[in-house]
Amino acid sequence: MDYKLLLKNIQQFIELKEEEINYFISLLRLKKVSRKELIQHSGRICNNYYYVRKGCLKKYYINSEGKERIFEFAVENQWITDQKSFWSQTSSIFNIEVIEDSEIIEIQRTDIESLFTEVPKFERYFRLIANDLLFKQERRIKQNLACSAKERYKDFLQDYPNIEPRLTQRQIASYLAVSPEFLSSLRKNK
Amino acid sequence: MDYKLLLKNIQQFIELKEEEINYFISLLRLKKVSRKELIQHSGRICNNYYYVRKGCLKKYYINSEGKERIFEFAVENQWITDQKSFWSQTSSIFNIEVIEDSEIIEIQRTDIESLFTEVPKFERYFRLIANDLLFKQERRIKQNLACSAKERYKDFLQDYPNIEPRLTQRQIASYLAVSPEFLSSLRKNK
DNA sequence: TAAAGACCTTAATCTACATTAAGGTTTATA
DNA sequence: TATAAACCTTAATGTAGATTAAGGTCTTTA
Repeated sequence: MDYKLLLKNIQQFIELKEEEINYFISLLRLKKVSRKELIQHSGRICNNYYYVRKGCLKKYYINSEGKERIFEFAVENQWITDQKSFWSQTSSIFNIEVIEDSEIIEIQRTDIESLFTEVPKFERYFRLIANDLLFKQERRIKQNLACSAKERYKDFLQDYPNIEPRLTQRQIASYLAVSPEFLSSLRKNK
Repeated sequence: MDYKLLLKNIQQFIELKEEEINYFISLLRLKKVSRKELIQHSGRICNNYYYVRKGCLKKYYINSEGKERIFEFAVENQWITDQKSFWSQTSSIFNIEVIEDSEIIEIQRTDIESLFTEVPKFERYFRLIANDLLFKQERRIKQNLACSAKERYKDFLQDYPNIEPRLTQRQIASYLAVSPEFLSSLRKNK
């Protein structure tokens, strides 16, 4: 069953009836995407909320010096989108790119609005996952303000358990906003 | 009318009937608080969501070197709380302190749950303000990763228009995570 | 209204991290 | 399977911003 893990995730937060589940599933699209594919382009409106069923994605932007900065990763059982672009329908500053061949489930902005009208409980679910993201971001801002690169690296390992071997060092450095050379020396001294 | 501005804010997002308004107001408490008062102590659960009717607050924590780091300010017509502590009822890492004598409106965690049950539209309102905060934080993380202190200072001035004369330089430096000495030199060179 | 405390400024010195460069390894593709 | 392309490592040098210190101003409160 393609949507099993996602439904389990949702049902931790809200209770759903058979027909509500079916309606919800009718709005979803399962896609296979390959490494290096861009599923969201900066400059365009982000019209989809993506759930990762299998694989690994990165959301990043290009800073004023032309360098890639990774904002976040998404792995199995996580949602990802450009929140601002998606909800306020403005053009996005982020790219979302596939790191490993992946299977993603997408739901469109327009369908999410219908979903909220038809099954208002989903409004609660999306409030709760927005809250969850808020907590993570609150933590990340706090770390950026207070911690050295070494501590941020340790926190990254906690925040994304087991993701390290799936990423290159450059990607981790880009997430931490340090140079790959400096990350290399950090890792060496334990 | 004490709650006029707040109700106007809410009614930009959801439509309310007379009795819904009255029920909502019955859950609120208006408080006058004075400069230097701590309305939320780190280590305790944050049981209130605060709306600033008049005045100015700061939310901060103490880092591992014992230094204060300001996470955010709140001025007129803004909400503030420790999101994680409030929603997940865990102990807070933040203090919220009054910067100027202020008038705040508070709503308790337990009452917000009843509100969602009685008037589900409020679930939507709180999803929308959580989203709004997400956008701001997304922007802040991006700035912390990509920008120099000088650029972050400019962004701060945009993000909090007209707040500058209400704050000391130390407070702004603490928000930007730079030393007051360095902020002083930044300001001198335009 | 005087004294203490908090704040701001400037300048010298220090440090975490960036940049550049060069050589070695792994991964992708003709 | 050879060659390019991407990646990692180490080391030298450069820089944004921290720290320390000293003197000046504004604010609070006894």
